[in-house]
Amino acid sequence: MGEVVPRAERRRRTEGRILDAARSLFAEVGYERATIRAVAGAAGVDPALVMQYFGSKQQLFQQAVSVTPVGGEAPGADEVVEHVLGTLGVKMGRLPESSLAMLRSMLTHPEAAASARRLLGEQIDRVAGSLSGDDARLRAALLTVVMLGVTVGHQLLELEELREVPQEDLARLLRPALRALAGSEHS
Amino acid sequence: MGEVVPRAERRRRTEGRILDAARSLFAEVGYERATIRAVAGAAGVDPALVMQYFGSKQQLFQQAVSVTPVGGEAPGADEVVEHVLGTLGVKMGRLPESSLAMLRSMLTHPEAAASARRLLGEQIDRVAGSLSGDDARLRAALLTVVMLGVTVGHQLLELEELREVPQEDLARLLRPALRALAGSEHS
DNA sequence: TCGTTGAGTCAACACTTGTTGAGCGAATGG
DNA sequence: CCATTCGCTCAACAAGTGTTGACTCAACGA
Repeated sequence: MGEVVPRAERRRRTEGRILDAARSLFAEVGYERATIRAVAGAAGVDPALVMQYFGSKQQLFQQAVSVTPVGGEAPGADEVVEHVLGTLGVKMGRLPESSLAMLRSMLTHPEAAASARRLLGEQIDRVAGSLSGDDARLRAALLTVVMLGVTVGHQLLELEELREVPQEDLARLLRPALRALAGSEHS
Repeated sequence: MGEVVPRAERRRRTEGRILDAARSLFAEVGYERATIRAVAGAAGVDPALVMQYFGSKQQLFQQAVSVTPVGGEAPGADEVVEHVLGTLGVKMGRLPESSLAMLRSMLTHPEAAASARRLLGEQIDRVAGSLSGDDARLRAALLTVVMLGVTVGHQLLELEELREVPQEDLARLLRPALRALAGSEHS
């Protein structure tokens, strides 16, 4: 009855468990407070094995947060708002844990900050490509950080005013504001 | 020529230097990476003295971030947007370092998170008081986290797209969006 | 069957952290 | 002038960190 699992498969599984535990912990408490021992414990494994598989805590973190450049192609000029709403998990209930892990540490861990800047930069580029006017890039940046703020308040800080609010309500209230930022009319 | 400084004054000065150094370091690298030794070093003082004056790192942090409930009175119904723009340092070039210290650690340090939630909660209350409709509180929360996002992107992450942008430009582009959030028309 | 590989553990290292208690020396006050 | 207070430093502790090397033992290949 003991499952006979080949070695390669077995290795891949434990490596996956470690990575999952790491993502989860990084997302929950951030880089500094997520200790290798805690990750190993959550994965049911010896701390030394984590090192043997990933080399260092830093590399473990990189592997844990490395995924999905998030957004897809550049959206059409009139879908920008919907695209922006889609990013950063306001539409879906929850952001993938790897993204949460990165966002959680972006203010205190240099490497995470670099990743965040790169990710947000790409997002800004995408959005800017769908806007017109010479303020395009600046407006794209504002659209992005606005959504960042909503995400931070909602998923990281878990402000009670935003919890248990159906995502459609958030989207409905945000849409006009985002449209105002995307439009090129000046006051 | 050696300045003769009375003991009480002398104590107050070094205590101030420590507090300044602490604020600065907390704001720059966050709670975890700001070590007591580094604070003491920056203040030109022995680490033990920091403990003797403030009791613990935790209490030092609290003292360092404790100030100004930020916003003033509840704004009039039509000044809400300007009030929101004023908070979180989009109008002024830079937020006070005590606020930066708190914001820097709010995602990774439990106590800072609590402070941030409390501060943002008060801000939300103030704004909600100036809005009408039953979504008032939710819209106030969104207004607040939107500004939080701008502040994080601008002052903490220091996104290049937002740096060196005159504050009036930010305000000008944000105004219509904030107005859309403050207004009660639904789509 | 037997030597080899490699997954996984154990115990320890080197270092940094927050924190403490004894002590020095100058300002204080009578 | 002397005893005392008190700002301040020194040296050390205890705990926790990332990281390492030697070791165990089951799976593997010939």
